Amino acid sequence: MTDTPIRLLLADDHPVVRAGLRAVLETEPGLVVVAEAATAEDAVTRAAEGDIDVVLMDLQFGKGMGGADATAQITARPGAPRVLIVTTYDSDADTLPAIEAGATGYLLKDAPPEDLAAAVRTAAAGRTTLAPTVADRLMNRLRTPAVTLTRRETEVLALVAGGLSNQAIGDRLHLTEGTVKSHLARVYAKLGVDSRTAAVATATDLGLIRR
Amino acid sequence: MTDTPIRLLLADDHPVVRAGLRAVLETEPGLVVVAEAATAEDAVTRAAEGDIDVVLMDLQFGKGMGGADATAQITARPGAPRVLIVTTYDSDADTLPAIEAGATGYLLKDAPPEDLAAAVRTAAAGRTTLAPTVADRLMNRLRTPAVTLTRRETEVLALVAGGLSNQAIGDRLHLTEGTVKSHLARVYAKLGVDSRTAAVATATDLGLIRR
DNA sequence: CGCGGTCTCTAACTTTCGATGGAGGCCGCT
DNA sequence: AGCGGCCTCCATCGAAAGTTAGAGACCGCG
Repeated sequence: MTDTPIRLLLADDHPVVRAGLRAVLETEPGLVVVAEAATAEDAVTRAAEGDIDVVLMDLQFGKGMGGADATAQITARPGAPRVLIVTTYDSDADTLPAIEAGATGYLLKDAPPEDLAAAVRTAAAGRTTLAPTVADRLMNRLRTPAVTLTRRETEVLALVAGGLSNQAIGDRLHLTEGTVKSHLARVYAKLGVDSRTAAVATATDLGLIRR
Repeated sequence: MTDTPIRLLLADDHPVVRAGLRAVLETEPGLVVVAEAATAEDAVTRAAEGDIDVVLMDLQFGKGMGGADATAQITARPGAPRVLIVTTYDSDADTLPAIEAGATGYLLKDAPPEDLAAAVRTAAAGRTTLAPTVADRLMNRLRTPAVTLTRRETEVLALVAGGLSNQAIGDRLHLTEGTVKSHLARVYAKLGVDSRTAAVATATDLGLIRR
């Protein structure tokens, strides 16, 4: 049963992390790192070549596409490799898009090497591994009815967090100030707050917007 | 001159990163990794044993002490090793405390391996290496006179960031609403903004308040 | 001891926000 | 076709926030 090894692609913009993953995974029998990618774009093109079983994907890349978009593009093709997210953060803003994009698993970089290898094998078999904190988060999502903001609401709130006035937001988004207010009023209701600064604070806590 | 190797301690809470640093640095002649630490506390005690030349220190540890505090404790002793910061972020809130704490250098994890090795050698010789973005940041600091907030101003601004109203801040701090407003007015002037949300945004960028 | 900076407070005034209660159009799903 | 989200817009009104222009008290430094 140990005939065909699992072929891996490492996608991370940090050379040190790639070297670490390589060092950790290549000591494992049955795992072979066949390629590395320093950008999300590279990962997409490399994964398309068809000789990869599992992609270990970071979410944050310094420039260009993010890991979530890359994951979506990779998993969109038929016969695509599995994508295992290996990242530093686990906020809602990170995990949910990645899972929606079709990731087969989600690990944190502080995971011990043996967990990593086990997750790779699980992913290769098409099953899911989630870091405990991520699993907790998902359970909470299901338990407490999701506080989800619409695209427009998130967009407006992000600009509020950037310090813009309602009028400035309206100009930026080609809306009237009144429309901006309506969006914000619904955001406040959803978040249970009554001011823009409070909305930014709790939305940041919930990981609904980027810091 | 290649007789005594440079002895290294790797301090990072991610096993993968430690493995990566080890892999990258041990291929370099004259460098030996003699110890690893998964927490800042461990790093401090291990560095005290006296057989270390350079500590590669992360700033973010999952739990407990941070890398900046650990750096301060390590460099405080006589005959202390050099501390080279190797981290992911380069905001003012990270770099400045670390440098104040006595770090000999500051690199980002996306640095290429050869830069890393070079920085270790430079650090061992007691000289400084800074990542370009960090150097830029320091130059800007010197060029634009420091935007420093007084204790009270920071205190008020932090509560604003928490989403409180001026009245609520006044109650919390035993001030009148008017006093809160005058503190904020001075904060706005210093930061060059004209609203509370903008103040929170730029103060967060500048690392003047915690997220 | 005077000077400068910080902290506190005041009062009146303008602008921006937020609440309220609609309303119409578009789109996807059934 | 009908229904439910989502997005857009409107007007009004009271409540915050921000502006301006002061002033007194404390404290450390030279």
